[in-house]
Amino acid sequence: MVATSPGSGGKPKSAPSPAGAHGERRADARRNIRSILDAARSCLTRDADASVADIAKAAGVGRVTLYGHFGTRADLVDAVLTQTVEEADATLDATDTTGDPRWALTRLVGASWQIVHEFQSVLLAAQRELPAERIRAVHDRILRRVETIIEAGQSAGVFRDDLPNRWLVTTVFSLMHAAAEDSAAGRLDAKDAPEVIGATLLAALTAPGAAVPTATP
Amino acid sequence: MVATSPGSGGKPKSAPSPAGAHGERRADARRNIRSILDAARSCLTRDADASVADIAKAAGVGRVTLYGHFGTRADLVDAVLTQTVEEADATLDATDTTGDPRWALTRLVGASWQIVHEFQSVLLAAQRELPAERIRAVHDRILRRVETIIEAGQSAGVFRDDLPNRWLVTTVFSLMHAAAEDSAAGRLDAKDAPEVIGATLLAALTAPGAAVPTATP
DNA sequence: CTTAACCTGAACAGATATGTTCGAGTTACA
DNA sequence: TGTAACTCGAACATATCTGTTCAGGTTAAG
Repeated sequence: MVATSPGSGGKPKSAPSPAGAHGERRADARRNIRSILDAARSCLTRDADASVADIAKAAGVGRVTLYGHFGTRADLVDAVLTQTVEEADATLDATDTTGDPRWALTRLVGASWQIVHEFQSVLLAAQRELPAERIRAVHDRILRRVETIIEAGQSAGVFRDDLPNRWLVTTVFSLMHAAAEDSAAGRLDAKDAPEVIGATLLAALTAPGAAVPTATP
Repeated sequence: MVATSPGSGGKPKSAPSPAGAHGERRADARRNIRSILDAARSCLTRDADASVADIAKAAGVGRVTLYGHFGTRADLVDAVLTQTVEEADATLDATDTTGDPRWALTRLVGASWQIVHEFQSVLLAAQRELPAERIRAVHDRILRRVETIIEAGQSAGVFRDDLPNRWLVTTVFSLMHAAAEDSAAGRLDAKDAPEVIGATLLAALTAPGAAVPTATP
C-alpha cells in the first residue's frame, strides 16, 4: 500500500490522504503534486477531455503516483479549477474596486478576462465532471466580489435595482464566458474583449430611464 | 444485411441511408423513426448523457433498429437538435417581428424562452457530441433572425452601433441560456425569465448616451 | 401471397477510461 | 545508514458504451 490509509472500510475513493492531516508530506511528494497540478492545467487548457494518463505523462510521473495524490479524476479537476480560481481571486485582490462602481466593474472585468480567456477549457472540463453547485461554490468569493460592486452601484444610484441581484451577477459571468467562447471560435478578437464586455455590461446594468454611460474615463 | 447499402467500401459509419434517396421508407420504419426521435428528445431532456440503449428502450425499439436509422449516436443527437431548433424556428415564424425592434426583440425572447428552457439539456448533449461549428450552423436561421432585428433597431436608431453585431447576437443567446441554467438551478423562476431577459437585453442594446427604455408597452 | 423491407434479441468485437494491485526500486530525512 | 515514505511500470479488474453481425421472425405493400 502506498499512502492510502486503510482505516475505514468504505469506498476507498477520493480519500488518498497520505500522512497525518495535510502539508507534512515529503519534499519529493510535494514537488510531484505541483508538477501534476501544473501539467493538469496545461493539458486541460488544451483539451478538456485530456485523460489521466496524458496528464501523468505530461507531469513526468507515473499514473499510480498521480492516483496516490488525487483519488479520482474529478478530484484532480476540482483541484485545478480551485487553484485557477484562487489565482484569479488573487489578481482581483490587487485590483482597485473603490470609486465609481461603474469603473470598478470595468476594471474587474479587465483583470479577470485574461484568466477567463486562457483557462476557459478548464472550466469546461469542470462542467463535465463536477456538479454545478460545486463549481458555483468554488467561484463563491469572486461571485461575492461582483455582487458587492453591484450593490455599491445600486447604492450610488448608477446601477439598476429592478432585477434580482443574482441575475445581474449571472449576467456578468455569462457575458465573460460567452466572450471567451466567441474568442475561441474566432468571432471576437481577444484584445477587444474587455472593452466589448465592459461596454455591454455597463449598459445592461443601467436602470431603465437612465442614460447609458458613454466611455471609461 | 438490413438496409445499409454496401456500395462504397469506406467507413460504414453515419451512412445508413436505407432506400433510394429519402422518404420512401416503409410505413413502420417511418413510425419507428418518429418514436426514436421523440424518445431521444425526452431522454436527452432529462439526461444529456442518456445512452443509446436507454433511448432505444424508451422508444420501444431494439438497439439494432435504432442503428439502422441513425448511424451514430452523434447523428441521433444532431437529428434531435435539428428538429428542436426547427420547431423553435417555426414558433418564431408565427411571431410578429415588425414594428419597434425593441418590442420585436422582446416578443422574440418571449417566444423562444419556452423551448430554450425546456430543451436546454438537449443543447448540452449536443455540445458534448457535436463540433461547435455544427451547433452554430443548426442555429443559423434563428441567429439570422436576431441579427435582422438588431440591424433594424440600429437603422431606427434605438439599438447601439458601437459593438460588433456578432457580439450582440452572442449576447442575446448567452443571456437566454444563462437564464435557463439559473432556472434549472433554482436561482430564477422560469415564469419571470422572459421579462428579466428582455429587460436586460433592452438595456444591453441601448447606445451609450441614450436612455434605457422603461417597459414593454 | 409473395417478397423484400424491416424488426428483433443476443452475442460479439473493440475501444477507452478509470482505479487498483504488485513487487521492486528510489529518495528523503532523521 | 536505516527506514519509512515515496515512486515506478506493468498488469489486472471493471465498467461502460458504441457499433456490428447473425439467424430468424414480422409486417408492409404490390
